[in-house]
Amino acid sequence: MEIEKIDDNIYEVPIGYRPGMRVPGRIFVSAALREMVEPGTVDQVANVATLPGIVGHSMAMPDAHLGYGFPIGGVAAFKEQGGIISPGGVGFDINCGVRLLRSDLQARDVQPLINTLLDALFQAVPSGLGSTGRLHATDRQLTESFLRGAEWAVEEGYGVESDLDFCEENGSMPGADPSQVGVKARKRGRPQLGTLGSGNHFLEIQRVEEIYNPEIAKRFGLFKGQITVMIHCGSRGAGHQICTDHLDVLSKAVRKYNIDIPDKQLACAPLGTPEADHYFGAMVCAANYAWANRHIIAHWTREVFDRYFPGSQLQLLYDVAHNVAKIEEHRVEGKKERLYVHRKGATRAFGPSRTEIPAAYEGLGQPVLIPGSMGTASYVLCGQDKALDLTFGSACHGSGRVMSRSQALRQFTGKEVKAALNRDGIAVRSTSPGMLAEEAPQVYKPSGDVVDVVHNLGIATRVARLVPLGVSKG
DNA sequence: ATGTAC
Repeated sequence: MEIEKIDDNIYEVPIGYRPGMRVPGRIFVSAALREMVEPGTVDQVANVATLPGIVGHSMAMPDAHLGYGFPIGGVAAFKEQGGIISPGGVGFDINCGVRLLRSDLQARDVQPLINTLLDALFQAVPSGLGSTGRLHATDRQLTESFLRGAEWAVEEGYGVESDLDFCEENGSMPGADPSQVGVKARKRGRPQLGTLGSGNHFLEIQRVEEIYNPEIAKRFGLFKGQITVMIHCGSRGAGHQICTDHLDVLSKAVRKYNIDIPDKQLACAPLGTPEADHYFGAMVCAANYAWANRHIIAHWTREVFDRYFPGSQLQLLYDVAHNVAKIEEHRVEGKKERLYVHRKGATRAFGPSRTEIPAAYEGLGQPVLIPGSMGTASYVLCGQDKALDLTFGSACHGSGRVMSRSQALRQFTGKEVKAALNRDGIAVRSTSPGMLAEEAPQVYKPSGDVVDVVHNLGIATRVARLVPLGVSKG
């Protein structure tokens, strides 16, 4: 059975596409991007549609690609009564997310110092595979980060109280249960608090290249030629281990509660069971850890900027989570209901009618931060109420890979990737040349095309485009 | 994404 175009940028996976689908699937792509969605990703959208208690549609954002069980770029919401929770719908890097700091500096004043600045940031913020921090958190501090996330980080002197207003969930999600975090996850997570990690995670110095919506840009504090800093990272080994450990528990729960799943990777538990509660409690720990992590990294970034540009300001514009399950109220068939919304490689994009958006952005909607791949533009958008009707208030999270890591390694070398970026005027620091090859700009879809879909659907409005000047990676 | 293997 074929998927069907039902509107511009909307394709439907009909209920008959595979047995057991409870709702149709929806893939939000342009005709051009449709060609880039592999058949396996469509199958995953259909698989998710078979899970108990799913409401609306099993959805894939324009940057969707194959993931563990659920597609990356997947959004699925489940009823509190009769629904499930699944680690595959959240991802291994729990609360991987993006934070944007806006400065009061002009690019022309920063450009001459870019290499010095980047060296200092590379040193101040530990990065790389298995990197450990400057922080040396104690066991007790680790628990506090699980329980209170960025709120705890502020108490420890990282960032300021007002930063919390500009984080999703104020940087601290309720419901953490540290007793459900195993010894191994704690052991991996403790030394990694305050580290960037590897892969597509980065810290980037950017310039505001274009303003699309002057009114919203002004309210977000953005202007052309401005320096911004974007931080993309998550919960490191802690979140990964929590996901691994609970997948094991939930695979057994699938048998225990007799859930019929078309793919073992969709391991899940019915909401209200101990297994579901335990995963949720542990997932919140990792989510809070990630907010603390980004808070600490932002603090060190501010220290470096203060060293080279004394008195300069780096204000937090916003911090979004793009790998998390959340309890949210949504209108389902005209009635308000509490749902477990899974966003995996998908960003929340709440519009002005939601109370969750920061008071400073009242009447606008939340900032939606879409990082580009290394060397390509990132975007700031503003969530719209239409997203509530179409996607439970969700948008894409990035550009999405078009080539595997191994394929990239066969095709590029780190040295040539770095040289090409330098030719484009982008400075790069990295702990591993191989990683630069795996993250070459060519292995990702063009982020602008993905953003166009979201903008044209009315899910989120384009506000500004940011281009990289210098990037620090694992 | 990730101590890329229990």
